[in-house]
Amino acid sequence: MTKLSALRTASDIRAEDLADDQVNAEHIRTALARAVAMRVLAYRMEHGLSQTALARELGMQQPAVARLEAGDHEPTFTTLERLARGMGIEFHIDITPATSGLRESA
Amino acid sequence: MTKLSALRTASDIRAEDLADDQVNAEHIRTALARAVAMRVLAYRMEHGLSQTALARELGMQQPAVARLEAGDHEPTFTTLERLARGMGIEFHIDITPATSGLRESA
DNA sequence: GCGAACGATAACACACATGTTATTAGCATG
DNA sequence: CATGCTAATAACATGTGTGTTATCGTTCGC
Repeated sequence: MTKLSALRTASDIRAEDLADDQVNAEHIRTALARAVAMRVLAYRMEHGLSQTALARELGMQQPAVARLEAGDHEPTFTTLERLARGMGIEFHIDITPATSGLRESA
Repeated sequence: MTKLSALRTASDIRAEDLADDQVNAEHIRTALARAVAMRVLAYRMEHGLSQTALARELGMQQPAVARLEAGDHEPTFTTLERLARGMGIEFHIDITPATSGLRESA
C-alpha cells in the first residue's frame, strides 16, 4: 500500500491543480508535468496497481512511471499519447488565436 | 511576397486541419506539428512578416521559423509557450479521464 | 530476523527537438 | 545583369526527455 500520506497528498494537490484542467499557456511548463503526475498517480491508486504493473501496461519500466509521477520532467507528446492509450485518459490540445475570441476556461 | 501559391496552399490546409482545433489524441503526433505550422504561417502572412522578422519577435533565428512552418517536427511545450507569447495565440491542454464524460470535438 | 515487494534514485546510452551558422535557389527591383 | 530580400536546407552542437539497468531504503508478511 505504501504510505497513505502520499495518496492523501495526491488527492490534495488534485483539488488544487487538477481541478482546472484547462491550464494557461503561462503555467503550462510547470503545470503539465504535475498534472500528468497526478493523473498517473490517481489512476494507479484507483486501480490498485503498482508502478511495475502500470509500467507493464504502458509498455515501459517502473523507473519511467516513477519519473512521470515525480513530475519533474516535461512529458513529450509521444509520452502523453502512450499514457492516453495505456490509461483511459484523453488529452486535447486546441490552438486558438487569441484574437478570434478566447474562451472562458473555468 | 514569395509565391502566392504557398499562401493559397496554406489557407487550403487551414480549412482542413485548422478547422477542428480540438485534435484527437490519436492524431496528435501527426496533427500538432502541422497545426502549429499553419498557425505560424497564417500569423506571419496576416501580419505581413518575413520569417526573419517573426523570428526576431519570437527570439529565434529564421531557420527555426522555417522548421516550424515545415511541420516535420514535434514542437516542444517550451516552443509552444514561446509561440503563444510571441504571437497572440493561446493553446490549452486539458487532460480528462475518459470515464468522466468525453466531449464531442466536432 | 528474513525475504519479497514496492518506490525512489543514480548512471548511462539514445532519440529527438532545438540553437546556430552557412549556404543555396527563387524572385523582385535597381 | 547585379543586388537584395526571401525561404529552404544542410550540418553541427547542445539540451532534454526517455529507455534501461542496477541499486538502496522502507515496509509488509512469513
